Amino acid sequence: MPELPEVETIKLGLSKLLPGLVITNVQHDWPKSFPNAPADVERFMVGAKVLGVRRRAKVLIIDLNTKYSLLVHLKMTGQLVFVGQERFGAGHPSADLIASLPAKATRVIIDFAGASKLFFNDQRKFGWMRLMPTIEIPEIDFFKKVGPEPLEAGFKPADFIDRLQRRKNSSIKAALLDQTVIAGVGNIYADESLWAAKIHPAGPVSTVSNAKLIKLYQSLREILNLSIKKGGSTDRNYVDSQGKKGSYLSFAKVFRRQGQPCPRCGTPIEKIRVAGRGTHFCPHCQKLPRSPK
DNA sequence: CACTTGACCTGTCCGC
DNA sequence: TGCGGACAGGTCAAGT
Repeated sequence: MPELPEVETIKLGLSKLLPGLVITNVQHDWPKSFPNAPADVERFMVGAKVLGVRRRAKVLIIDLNTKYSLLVHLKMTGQLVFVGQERFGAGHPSADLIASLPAKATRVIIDFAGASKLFFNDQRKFGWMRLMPTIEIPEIDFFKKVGPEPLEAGFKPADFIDRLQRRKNSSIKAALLDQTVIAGVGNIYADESLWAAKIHPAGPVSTVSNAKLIKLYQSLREILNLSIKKGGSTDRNYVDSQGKKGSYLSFAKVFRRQGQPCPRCGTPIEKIRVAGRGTHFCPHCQKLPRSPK
C-alpha cells in the first residue's frame, strides 16, 4: 500500500530527522524482516552515523558513514516511525500510536544516541530491511530492472509510451503496476490515473490511443504530485515518519469508492478484478475499446 | 519471451 | 458467539 507518494513522504520526513544521528543498538525479532547476520549489523551499523535518506521506486535507502546503507521496503503494511524525546499530549494525531510502541507488529527497533528511536512495524511481515554496501545497491536485481521515476524531469511522454507498449498484450493496469515499466505505481494510483485519463483498466495496452496514453502520463504525474502534497494516502496501515496519517484518499475519485457516484458523470463506481487486483472504475467514462470483428 | 497466477503473512469482515 | 473463508496488495517464483 505504501506507493511512491507514501514512500516519498516518509523520505522527506526522515531526511529532517535522521542525518547526523548515531546508531547505538539494533533489535530485530523476525529474520525475514531483517535477514543480515548479527556480526554485520554490529560491525557496519552499530556506531554508524546517518548521512542521508534517499528513495528509488518504493524502496527507502538510509546511507551510513560506514559505506553501508539500510534499504527498507514497506510492502503493504510496513511503517517506519521515528520517536524523539518529545512527549505528545492527548489529542496529538500520533499520540496513541507512539504510546503503543513497541507494538505487537514491531519487527525492528533502531536506537540512536540521545534516546531517540526508529520503529519498523509490519503487521503482515512482507516488508524488509537489509543492510548492504552502498556501492552495491545499483547492482541488485530489482534496481537493475526497475523503470524510470515518473516525476523526474527527464521522464518524457514518448518514453512512457514506449515502455508501456513493451507489454502491448497486457491490460493497461497490469503494465502500470509493472515496476520494470515505470517505478513506484501501485494499486491506488493506477486506478486514479486511469480514471483521470478515461481509460478502462482491463483494456490491452495495444488498444489504447496515443492521445489517451499522453493524457495518462499527465494525469499520473499530477496525481502523484498532489498526493505527495497531501502526505500520501492512508488506507489501513500507512503513517508517515512521525506517525501521522495522509489525507490523499479523501481526494481520491474512485479508489475504495465502489457504489458512489462518479465525480464526472454520476454513474456508480464499480469494483472488478484486473491483473489480480481489486480495481475501481467508472463504467460510463472508462469504456473498453470495441473489439474488432 | 510474454504473460498470469500463487505464495508470502496477518487482521478484518461477512455469512452462517 | 464462534468459525471458515474471502480479501487486502508489492514483489518474486513458478506455471502456462
